[in-house]
Amino acid sequence: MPVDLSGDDMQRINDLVQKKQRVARGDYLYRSNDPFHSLYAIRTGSFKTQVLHADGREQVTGFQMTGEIIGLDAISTDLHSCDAVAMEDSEVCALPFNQLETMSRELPSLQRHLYKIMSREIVRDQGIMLLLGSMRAEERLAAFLLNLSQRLARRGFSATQFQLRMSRQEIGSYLGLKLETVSRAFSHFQELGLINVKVRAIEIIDVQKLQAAVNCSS
Amino acid sequence: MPVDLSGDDMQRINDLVQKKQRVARGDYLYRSNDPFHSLYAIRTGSFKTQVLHADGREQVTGFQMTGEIIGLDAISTDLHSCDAVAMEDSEVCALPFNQLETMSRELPSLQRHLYKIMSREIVRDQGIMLLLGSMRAEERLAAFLLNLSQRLARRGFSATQFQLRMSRQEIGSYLGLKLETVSRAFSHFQELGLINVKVRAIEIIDVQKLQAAVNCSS
DNA sequence: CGCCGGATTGAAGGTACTCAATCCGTGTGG
DNA sequence: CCACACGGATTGAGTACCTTCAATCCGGCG
Repeated sequence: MPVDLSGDDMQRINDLVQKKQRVARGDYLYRSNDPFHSLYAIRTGSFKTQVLHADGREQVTGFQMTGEIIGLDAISTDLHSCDAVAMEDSEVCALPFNQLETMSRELPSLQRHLYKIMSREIVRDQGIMLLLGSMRAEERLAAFLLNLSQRLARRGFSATQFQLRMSRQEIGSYLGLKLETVSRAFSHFQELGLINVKVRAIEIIDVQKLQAAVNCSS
Repeated sequence: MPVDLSGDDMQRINDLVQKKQRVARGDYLYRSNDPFHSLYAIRTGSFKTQVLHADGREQVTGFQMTGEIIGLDAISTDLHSCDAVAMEDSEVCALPFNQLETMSRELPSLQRHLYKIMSREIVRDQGIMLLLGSMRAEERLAAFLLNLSQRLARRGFSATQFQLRMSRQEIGSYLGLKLETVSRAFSHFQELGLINVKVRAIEIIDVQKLQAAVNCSS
């Protein structure tokens, strides 16, 4: 997952920040092939990133929330390789990358932080590959819900009650499933008493069993 | 894909290299949870990287060949997050990461190179997510073969004739398919006259149609 | 109130999986 | 040198899971 900033580094990055930037729900922060200038720290709100295939198919590659950094994919070619779309009205800080590069030579902790953030993104992606490559539908959804829960908890929100910012369609795209399959999996988990679902309002009732469902969706 | 080294940076990294290290076919270069010291540049041979799930399922996350760098995932936690296994007798150079970090403060080009390598790995992973999340079996295999072909060509090998280093099982794991499905897809491509397959010896006959198969496996 | 988009639910169909038999190439032992 | 055993690959038949197509529901908004 694009990674939380904290402590000293965050302070220093704050100094670097030029302007806070608003992005309305549905707007693109950047698009695939846009020229690369900055990474973005999400201050409030949330985004999805997606890649588009030649024939129009799209794949959501991640959901990002407050405190996470997006845009790392663009460093390699100086072009963004995916779209970033705000899932709600959001605020970001642009972090001009060439300034980050310069600063990171003088601030070893910043340099290390950047390496770690990028590495964590790689590890996150490995996890998604595992999910997409070897889990069944309900296992994927369970893993998704638990991941969301953990990230919200780390931010001080409830780990058991939250509002989904994304549609069934978007969840499906992220999990490699069709929206109907996602919907059915939600309904099934509710039948089993693992969660309460009221459209986008989720309550996790039995974390244990949900974790068990990741390993073997029975 | 872990990215090719070239030019100046490779020179400088060469100076840093302590020792060439041999890894026999089937041996682990590192395992998940091993402590992290070094990145590895593959000098000869090829590797697969895989993550293991609690319940024993495994997912191949990549096939790496000469000139590519592996181990980037370990930076985030100082523990390797996957296994790296030699697919043939291979040689690697260990690149102690703390030395890389230090050097990269003095050599902006090295620093930039490291950022780019990591970013390219992130982009590569996005591509695999797209593949796993939204392609059918034969589309995945076609994409796999074309990717392999390109990478071999860039290294000066034939783009149309090559030996697979990995089993059907491993290809299947990488592509999120069962080995039988991989085998059937190979056979079907041969029937269609797109490729010649003799077990692990591959000849690509019609690149165009193979590319078309990525978009719409007919 | 009635429309609209997103979500749910049902039924039918298809793709990939599972299980199983066979093939084939390589390496080993008689 | 040939026979056989072994592992990986191929092929077939039946099945399961997810998708597709379609109808319905539900909440928000004009």
